[in-house]
Formats: sequence, structure tokens, C-alpha cells
Amino acid sequence: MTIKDIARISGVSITTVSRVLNNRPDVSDESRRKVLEVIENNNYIPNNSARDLVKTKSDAIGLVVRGVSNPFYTDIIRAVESGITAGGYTMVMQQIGSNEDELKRAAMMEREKRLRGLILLGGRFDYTPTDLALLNVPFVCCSFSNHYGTLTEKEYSSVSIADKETAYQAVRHLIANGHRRIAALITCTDDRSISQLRYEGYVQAMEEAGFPLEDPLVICTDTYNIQGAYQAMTRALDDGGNFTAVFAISDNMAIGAMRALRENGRAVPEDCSVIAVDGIEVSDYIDPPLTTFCQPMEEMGRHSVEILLDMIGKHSGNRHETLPTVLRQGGSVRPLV
Amino acid sequence: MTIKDIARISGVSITTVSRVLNNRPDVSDESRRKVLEVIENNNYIPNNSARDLVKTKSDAIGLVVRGVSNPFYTDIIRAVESGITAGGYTMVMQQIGSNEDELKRAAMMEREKRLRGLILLGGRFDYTPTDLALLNVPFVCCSFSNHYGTLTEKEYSSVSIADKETAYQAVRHLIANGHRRIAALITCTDDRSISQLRYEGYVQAMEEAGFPLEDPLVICTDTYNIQGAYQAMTRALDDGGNFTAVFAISDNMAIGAMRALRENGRAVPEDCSVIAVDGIEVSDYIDPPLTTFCQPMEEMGRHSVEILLDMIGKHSGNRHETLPTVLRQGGSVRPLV
DNA sequence: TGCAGAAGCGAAAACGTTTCCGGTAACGCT
DNA sequence: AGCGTTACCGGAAACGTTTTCGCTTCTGCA
Repeated sequence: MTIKDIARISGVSITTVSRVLNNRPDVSDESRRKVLEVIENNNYIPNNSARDLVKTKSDAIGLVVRGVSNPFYTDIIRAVESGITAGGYTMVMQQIGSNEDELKRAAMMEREKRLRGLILLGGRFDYTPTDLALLNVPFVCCSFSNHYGTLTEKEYSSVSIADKETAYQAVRHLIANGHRRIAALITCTDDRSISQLRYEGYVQAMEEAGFPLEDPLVICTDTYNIQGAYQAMTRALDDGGNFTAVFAISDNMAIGAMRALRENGRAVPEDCSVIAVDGIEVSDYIDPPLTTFCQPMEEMGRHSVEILLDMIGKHSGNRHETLPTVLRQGGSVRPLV
Repeated sequence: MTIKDIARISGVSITTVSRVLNNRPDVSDESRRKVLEVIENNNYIPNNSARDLVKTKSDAIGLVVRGVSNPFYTDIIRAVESGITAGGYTMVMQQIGSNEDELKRAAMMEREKRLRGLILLGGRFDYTPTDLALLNVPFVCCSFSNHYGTLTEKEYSSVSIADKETAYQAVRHLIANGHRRIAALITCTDDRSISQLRYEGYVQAMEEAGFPLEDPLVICTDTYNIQGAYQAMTRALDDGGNFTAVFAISDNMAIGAMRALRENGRAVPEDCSVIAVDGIEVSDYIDPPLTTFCQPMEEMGRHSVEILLDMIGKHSGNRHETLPTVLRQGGSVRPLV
């Protein structure tokens, strides 16, 4: 069942059917009605490949994610998918390993699938203009910060929170509660990711407060997941663990750390406070609920798509949005007595 | 840069370039070398739309998911994406609301995007042959059970765990620990989903043991998430909550329930045991770690893709896999004294 | 030497759309 | 009556591939 068949059956030309299909004005109501009826009766659906071919572009938008299983990303992905589908586009998703170059991958995808646009979720933040030149379609970086200043604002779009600032606030919160010996639980393998940014917020808060920033206070894990955090924290505690509070760069890692603390006989928050940033749902249900700065994930996904669709449809320029985080007071932070 | 340009530059016909592109045998080494060189130099990438058009099929595989944010699905999705991409296909994902008909949506996608195949994740289990006739491409149902027997095994492929049996085992585990008054925490809105199946396992275990199955023991929530479970459990406890153990149909719901229990002054497992099925990572890190039957999520995703690709590539018939679950003993179950 | 088969290649049709271009008919105006 | 404008429509080219078919040329064998 092709457009030709529809044309034949409804007694009009292919062109007219195409016009109806694309909601163009210059078709009489009579023709339009008839064509629509025939389409309905034969439940005809236009062939996307043919469409894409002649328009030399597809209806696909690519989503490149680092590690889909991070529950924080999950909510963003959901919002992104909703927006893309609602906008009449198709979402094609690919995830990449932490040591892959998402820009290369994105460029590959873009050309192979004739993408209309791209959303890069959770990537590096040291792109250069040369890197970006790989991409020939609009793109939006979500959960991303141009920390190193390698790019000007004109060169890309982004939706994110103020990562460094939020981390800074989190550590300030601990400091305001009297803590001085505050450990940072971070990932160390990928020094170009958002983790690094949050770590810098920690460093800033500590230095500003004039607190010593000795090595054992920085706890590293290579794997950005619960288990890695758990193991790293266990090791740190075995080594003495001389701190009264922990700042974790993600909820997930905080949860891993809390188990380690518990097993080590340290109660949270009595013996050790914990704070993080992300605000995934589950962290509000553990015991004690995690005190954390929540990112507006749904909004982040939604805005990313909005910006991208504007860039695609209205040819609007690059835009940046830094969304606010909100502190969710669980019970994992307590004043140091 | 099209195939025509490549042909012109390398001094052969379009046909020959196409042959090289598709690794066909009847090209001389000489021609092949030259063409490949030209392709390389101009970093030409074939236009997928044109390819799809003439082949009347695309390289896209659809993934239809009910509620992407369920952390249990997340791991499956990750494995599915890996498999699809590794197989040289493209994953296009759509999520649907709990009251949408995934088969309709899948059929729509299939025709619009000329899909090669479909993976249905977490759907209903009362499809009829008529329903399935909507789909003209191979498909695999993941996390699915043909519980009502409306289909014969020949009519579809599936990868899942033995949901009813696993739920049954979970409740048996509670019974073996001396519990009689066992509450079931279930979702009630979608009576055709996997939840229903697990609920039936609960019923079977209770009836078999000859335990009364009074109404207040079955705790319902409409929303399949942590918060819904939390609220439902809070309500149940406010109403008396006369039970010594809870069987939750998912880890997520168990986590919500545990907070409700805690806030109600009931310690887990001292005052109330909790068991579930899913085995998401985080539930092993809460306090107490949840005792739960783990699904092999990565494997489920992987197998789904394997079966699908076999069906697409080798035209192999429908296949079914029921993967084993394994009990992860946390600390949320204790013998009733 | 003659011939069958194979190896290598190219012309052209086909896939199902969109769009450009031009055409007709009807209408209102001077 | 003549003309310009508008509304509506259709033919045909174009998009970039794959594939069918047929044509050479070469090889091996009787």
C-alpha cells in the first residue's frame, strides 16, 4: 500500500495525496476528505525511508548516553524520549563506555542515520571547537558543564545544574553543621566528567574554610556505581577513616558508602554525616533518608529536547540553561557535637 | 558524497561500488582495493534511507517499554541496546503509559519506521493470536508470561523468569520462617501485567498452606513505584496492619514499604519480615539489605536480542527462555518467634 | 580448437516519497 | 471582453541506493 495506490483509489494524483499527507493548504476540502478516507480505510502509513531519502534527512534524533544504568540518567532519558516522540521525531539511543569518545560516536551516528539532532547526556566537558566541528546537526549537551572554558557559549547548547556550585553548597552545609574533617567520595578514572566538577566544588569549600585537605580525605573509586563506592569507603574505613562527614558526588555512591559505614559500626548520622547530590527517588526511602541536592531530572530532559527542537525547527541559536537544585533534607546530616 | 561520486572517482560503475559496500564476492581485488581507498579518503558513508527504501526495510529494531524508570528495566534496556548495536542494528525506543496498548503502538512503529523486529519489555500477558497478527516482523516479549494460555508457544518468543513460581517460592520462604499472616503488596490497576502473575504465586502459596487470605492482607497501589508502595503500606499500617511479613512484588515496592514500616515503628526484620522479587542493585545496600529473588537482567536483555536477531537473520522459529532466579539473602527476613 | 562455465562488470529499473514547474478553471475587476 | 489573480491540481524529476539481467573476457577441459 503506497501513495500511488491511495492516489489511484481516491482518483487524484500522487501529488495531491502527498499534499494531504503533509497538511498543505492547496487541496480542496473535497479532495482532502476523500483522500483521508481512503487512507483511513486502507490504514496506509507513509514510508519513512522514502520520505527521508527525498528530504535528505530523517526524523531521528540521537541520544548518546554514558552508562545508561545510572538511575539519575534514567529519569532524564524518560523525559527525553517523551519529548522526542511527542515532537514527531524518533529517538535512537546509544550508550558508550566511560572511555569512549562520545563525539566520535555521535558523529558516526549522525552521518549513518542522517540524524536531525543529537542530545549528549553526561559527557566530558573539555570539548574544543574542533571537536564540535565533527557534528553537522544541532546538539544539546545535557548534564554537562563547559568547565575548562574551551568553548564559548555561542558554540554549543546545554542544560545542566551548576555542578561545582551545588557541590560547594553541599559541603558548606556540612561545614555549617560543624564538620571539618569531611571526606569526598569521588570517581577518579574519568577526570573530564561531571564528577571532577563536583569534586572541585568540594575543594573550594574546604579551602575557603581553611580546612586541611589531606590525601586520605579524598576517597576514590574507578567505577561510578554503588558497589565501587562501597568498596572504596570500606577501604578508607579500614585505613582509619578519620572524618566525621562524607560528601559523595552522587546519591548512588552515597548509598554505597552508607552501607560501608554501617558495616564498620559507624551510624549515620550519629557517627558520620553524609550528603550528596542527585536526588534520585530511592535515596529518600533508605534509612536514614539521604540529605541531598536534587536535580530536576524530568525538567532537564524536557528542556534539552525543547532547545534541540527549536534549533532544528526554528533554526534558533545555541541556548544554555542552568536549572536550580533543591536541598532535600533527609536525615543523614547532623551537627557535629 | 554519494555512491555515484565514489564510482566516478574510482573509475568503476555504481554497481561495483555497491558490491564492495555489501561485501559481495564478484569484484576483483584490484577494483575492491581502489574503491575502498576512495571511500576511505572521502570518508563516505552510505545513505541509510536510500538503502532502506530499496530493501523495503530498515536496520531499526524497536524497543517498547512500559515505564522506563523502573530500575529493573534499566539494566535490561542497557543489555538490549548493547546487543542491538553490536549486531549492526539501530535501537529505537519508545515507552508507553500503563494504560496504553503496546501492541498497537508497536504495530504503528513497525510500519512507520519499517522495523526489522521488536522487543516488548514488560507487557501484558493476555495477547491473542489476533492481537499478534498486527505485527508483521519478528518480536520477542521480555519479562512476559503467557499466563492465560491465550497463545501457543509457536506464536511468540519470550524471555522471562517463572514469575508465578518465583513469587510462590518467595512466599514459601516466609512460610518456612514461620509466618502465617503475610501481606502482599501489589499493584492493582493493571491486572494483566507481570504483577498479577506474582500475586497469583502469593495466593497459591497461601492457599496451599491453608492460611486465611483475608482482604486486609492484600495491599494495593495504583502506581508501580516506590512512593505508591510507601503510601499504600502506610495506609495499611494505619488500618491496623495485622501481619508479620510482607511479600512485595518488586524490590522498589519493598523499599517503599520498608520506610512505611520504619516510620510506623516496626523494625525490619524484627517486627516484620520483607521479601520481594527483582534484585536491583540498590536493594542490597539498604538497611537491612532486602531479601529478594534476583532476576538475571543483563542476561534477559541479551537473550532477547539473541533470539530476535536469529529470527531476523536466520529465520529461526519462535523460542522461549525461562531464566532462573536466585535468592539473595539480605537481612529483611527473620523467623517468626 | 572449440566450448562451457566462471569471473567481473555495467546499464537500467526499481524502491516510495517530495517538490518543482506548469497548467486549467473560476472569479472579480476594469 | 479582456486580464490578472487565485485555487487547485498533475506530470515528472529527483533523492541514493540495491538488484536484475545481460554482456565480455578469461580459464580449463575435452
